[in-house]
Amino acid sequence: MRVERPLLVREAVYDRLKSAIVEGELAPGARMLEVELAGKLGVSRTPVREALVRLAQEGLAELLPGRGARVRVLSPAEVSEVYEVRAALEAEAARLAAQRASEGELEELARLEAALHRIPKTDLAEQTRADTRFHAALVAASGNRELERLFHQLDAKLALARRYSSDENQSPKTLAEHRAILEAILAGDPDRAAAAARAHIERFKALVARRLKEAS
Amino acid sequence: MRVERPLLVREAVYDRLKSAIVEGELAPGARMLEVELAGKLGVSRTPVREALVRLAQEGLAELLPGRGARVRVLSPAEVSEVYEVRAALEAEAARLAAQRASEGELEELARLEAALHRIPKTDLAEQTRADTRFHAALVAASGNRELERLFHQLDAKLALARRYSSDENQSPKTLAEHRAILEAILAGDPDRAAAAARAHIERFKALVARRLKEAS
DNA sequence: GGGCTGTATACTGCATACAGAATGCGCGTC
DNA sequence: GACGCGCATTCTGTATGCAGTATACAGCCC
Repeated sequence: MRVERPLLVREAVYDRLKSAIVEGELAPGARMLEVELAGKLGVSRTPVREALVRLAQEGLAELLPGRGARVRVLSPAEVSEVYEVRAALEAEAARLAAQRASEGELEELARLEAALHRIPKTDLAEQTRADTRFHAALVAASGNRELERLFHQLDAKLALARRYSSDENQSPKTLAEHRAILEAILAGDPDRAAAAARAHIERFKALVARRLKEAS
Repeated sequence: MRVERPLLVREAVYDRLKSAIVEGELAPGARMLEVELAGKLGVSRTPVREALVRLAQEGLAELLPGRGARVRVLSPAEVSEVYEVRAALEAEAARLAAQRASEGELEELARLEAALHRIPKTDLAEQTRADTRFHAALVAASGNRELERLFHQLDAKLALARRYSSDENQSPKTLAEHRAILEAILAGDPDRAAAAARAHIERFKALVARRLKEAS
């Protein structure tokens, strides 16, 4: 028999703020006033501060000493660096998945890949969600929790630049690359899986870098 | 003209606690009582709590809801996972360093590698410090700050298991591997540099895994 | 003696208080 | 009209207060 444990307020605040940042509800650069957030969420400043400290440690917020917190602003160079690390991590995840993924994980991955083809070309938000699910499943299939943790950290950070990539999630090239990654993993070919994953992310890196350059 | 800004208390507390954990002054599993730490450091509980939140987010501390904080205990499986990710990251760092490191960075790396050979076989602490400096310089030479950040995060975590690896930092094999990494980078050979770095870390992974197994 | 129960104590989680720094604005000066 | 200065206001950073839960221990029952 179990009773519902009241979640910690600081956890709830953290979750809420993190999703607000990742979903773009709070734009990069936006100030996050402690009293304001505390008021909106119906809590005191204490748990808000603790959530902000976590977000800063994670790289989603910036704490300017004496001058408050704001949503992290990533420079184009920083975005490229994050993509670069993500490429290496995801290549490793694909390599490990090709070596060790369980039957269930492989089925799930195949299912999610197939789902990518059935999303309306117009529904950008759903495309992003489906893409996220596929990549998350890929990394989970690596069986390495630390790798998974770092991946999600990078993924959240890249959400800060998502508007430069979201329309590419459904392109024929992207779909073909997803399939290539999946097939290499199903075939149990670690090197090919790693190369395919790396190439996929590197292409996004270049794409987003180009768009950020144009935007400036 | 610059004046000394008083550091934030929470930063000082964070630095102090982090080094206490990394240096082994606070052993894995040790309880960290807020009032006790606050008393020792001469501050209130507030900055201590904020430091603990950061350490937990970083994976160096565990916050048990309602039951306080303790120094993170890594299971043998977790240690292996961290090594596995570190191998991938450091391989990537070596690859990038071989491609892009500046003259100054290469000189520094060569200098630190040479220094590894001149440390008394008995001074384990200095061996560990010199090894840390070499690897840090390698990762810095990648030119990727995000990669560097994640590397240091993993390195701090592995400090929790350092006693299983520190005596290997000076072995002939280790020295030969360091030299192989350096030479590949100096030769501008990304693939060879990556492979050498990966092999080096993977060997430590296996070594530490074996010792953890024996210890249990 | 072992185990349960009640109570005292310790510690956390959140709220609030307070001091000091940063920001913005109006006024005066040139 | 532009600039600088000073004050009011806002907000952060740290300390402290308070309620509630976890832990430990003593006493009691069997």
